[in-house]
Amino acid sequence: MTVILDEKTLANLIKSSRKKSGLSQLELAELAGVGKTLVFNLEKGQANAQFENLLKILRVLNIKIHAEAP
Amino acid sequence: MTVILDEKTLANLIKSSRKKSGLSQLELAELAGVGKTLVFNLEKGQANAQFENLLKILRVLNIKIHAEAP
DNA sequence: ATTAAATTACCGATTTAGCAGTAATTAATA
DNA sequence: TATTAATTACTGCTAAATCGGTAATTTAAT
Repeated sequence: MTVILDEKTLANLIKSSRKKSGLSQLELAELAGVGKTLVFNLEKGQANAQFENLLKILRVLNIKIHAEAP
Repeated sequence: MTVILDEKTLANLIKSSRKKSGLSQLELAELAGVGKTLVFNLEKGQANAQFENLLKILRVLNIKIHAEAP
């Protein structure tokens, strides 16, 4: 599944991927090496996460990010 | 051109796209609504930018981000 | 060689993300 | 229903991103 990324779809993507992995928010946070607050806020769509922290989480979920330049 | 995004390639992508657009770092910053320091640090690969600020910049450069979940 | 523009660098100040701790609420399961 | 796990929420604190200003350096153009 590939989606164009913005703040809104990011939340849904993380949440659904985490569920599929059978992880709780707390487990995901620990695996990614970030705080639970960040995972929670991200899934709520209320986080302006730092790029590196975002990548840490996406890495655990095996989500890859592509950039498409014109 | 599509690349898998990490901290390293992001810098190069922004820089080359900006040059193609004929923009200076300052102009890009102003168009994106961020500070010049951020653009500079991003292109240097020394920025852990906030996701929204990153999107602001990529939007100006017409770079689209895709997420690929397994 | 001069001039101008762009890039790089550093600074102090402000804003904001991030964290752990805790507690309340909701969901799930026995 | 009772119990446990998971999620949501709030708080105070710390660390880091971000900003504008300024200045030095590099690059480009005349």
